[in-house]
Amino acid sequence: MESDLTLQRIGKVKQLIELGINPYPNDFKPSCLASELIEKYLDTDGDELKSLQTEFVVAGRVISIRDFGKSAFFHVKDSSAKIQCFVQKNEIGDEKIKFFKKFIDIGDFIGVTGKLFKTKTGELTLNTTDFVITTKSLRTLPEKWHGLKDVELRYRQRYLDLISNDDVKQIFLTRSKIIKLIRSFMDSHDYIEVETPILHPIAGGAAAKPFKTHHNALDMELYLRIAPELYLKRLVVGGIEKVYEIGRTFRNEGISTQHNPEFTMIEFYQSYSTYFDLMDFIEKLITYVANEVVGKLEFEYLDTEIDMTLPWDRINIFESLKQTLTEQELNDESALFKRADSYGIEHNNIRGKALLEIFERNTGEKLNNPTFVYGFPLDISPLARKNDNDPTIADRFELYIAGKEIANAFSELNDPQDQRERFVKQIELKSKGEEQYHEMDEDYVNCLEYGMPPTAGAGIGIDRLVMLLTNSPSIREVLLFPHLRAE
RNA sequence: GAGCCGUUAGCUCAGGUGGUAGAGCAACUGCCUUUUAAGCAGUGGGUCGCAGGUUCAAGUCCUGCACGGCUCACCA
Repeated sequence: MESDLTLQRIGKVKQLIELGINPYPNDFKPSCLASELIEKYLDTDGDELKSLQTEFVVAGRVISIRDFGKSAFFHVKDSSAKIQCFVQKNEIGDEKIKFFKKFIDIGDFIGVTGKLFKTKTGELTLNTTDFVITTKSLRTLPEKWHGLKDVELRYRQRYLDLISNDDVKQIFLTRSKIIKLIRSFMDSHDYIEVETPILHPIAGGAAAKPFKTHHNALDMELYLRIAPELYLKRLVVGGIEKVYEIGRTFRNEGISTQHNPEFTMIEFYQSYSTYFDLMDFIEKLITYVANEVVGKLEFEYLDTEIDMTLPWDRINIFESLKQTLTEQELNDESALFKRADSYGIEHNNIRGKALLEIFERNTGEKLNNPTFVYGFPLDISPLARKNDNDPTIADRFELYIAGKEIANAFSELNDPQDQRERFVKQIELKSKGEEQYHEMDEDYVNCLEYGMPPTAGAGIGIDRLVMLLTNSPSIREVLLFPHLRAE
């Protein structure tokens, strides 16, 4: 569907071609970025600029025009910044100024050659000596003052969002920076970065519903991975004792401000470490990233003050539950389930599930400052090592910040016989109708039988970390193309 | 999956109790050589998300559907 505005511009393209001007040339080269000019000359005074006499060539998109008949001001925006340009008849001649007024629209990409000067109001400006259309635009940009506000349009046409909302672009630059910082932190701690399969024959490593797909040539059901965990631990068995992967993971579950069907996480594994070692490591990693990105460890997220100053709190789930639950509820399952029912919690008669959910509601979602929560029930931690002192507990923790789960980590279960039993228990859950269970992975058990050195591993939700560090209320604000229904 | 709210010009938004749709920006035609949400004068632009219904008459009231947002539930 083409609006009148688009038809007008298609007409201009036609006229340009008739004039022998290519509206889409491919050979234009700017000499500098707008930001370079601003950095170098912003503080240079007008007289000095006049004597400079250097011609600069910038290239970018015209984002505003103020037309004065025999002259005009316009702003050109490139990847780095925007700079004001000035065209006047006296400088470029009658024909060119008429051409400018007739053919240059807001939204067009142009290349501008000119000399720098300062306007009356002191703005650094390029006095155009020549210009060329580098890409003719056919559609009008969103409104210059209010920008693009419609949330649906912002997500579906993210390119327009990026053009008109600088703060949106900033979020994605920060996201990129965060991932770079994490990578360099891992690399500097001698971790090896790897890429493991995304197409899995068994969707393992987490309890989540997978996306199914099909390989035609092999006539084989495959799943998009719900976690890289089991492959990474195979690599630990293979002798890569410090390993990490940053990548996309897919879960076929609900969509919300905290959940997208595909999301990015880092998982890492380190031999000869315990889950307590990983608390120290994650504290260092996240405060390093926060310091680099936010510049400080105390900042606001939405309406709450977050204090990341070390050391972070560490609380034991059972110690905490003692304040909520009675002695009987903690020890007797039927009493516990009764209590969970009163909260309306779905627990499927799984003790750990009921306990964790009660903890989550009473304590977890109120943890604003970074807090390590440990002492997880064993029955909901089938890949984590059994605690040496209490066989109902796993050596596992989660990190909560701003009430959200940011990381999940544990000392890895490396006893193959125990692992097999845990998988069997998970399958029993499945047969009881529980939707969240881990699939049996014979090959993984087989792998453990060769021996995995004592190891601890963790996963960190990068999208949520980015939300936190960019003060974003929704995961969609930190994903370039969040999942939406087809139009 | 449930509840609440929203969808009007390319964009941002107005449109009491029903009476054939408005503004600003953008666009077009003029004027204007230091503006910056430039200014002045004029012009064009709409299947009011879609489909039904009530009514003499629906952007407005009712029903269904689509899409989006928020909250809740499940999850990270």
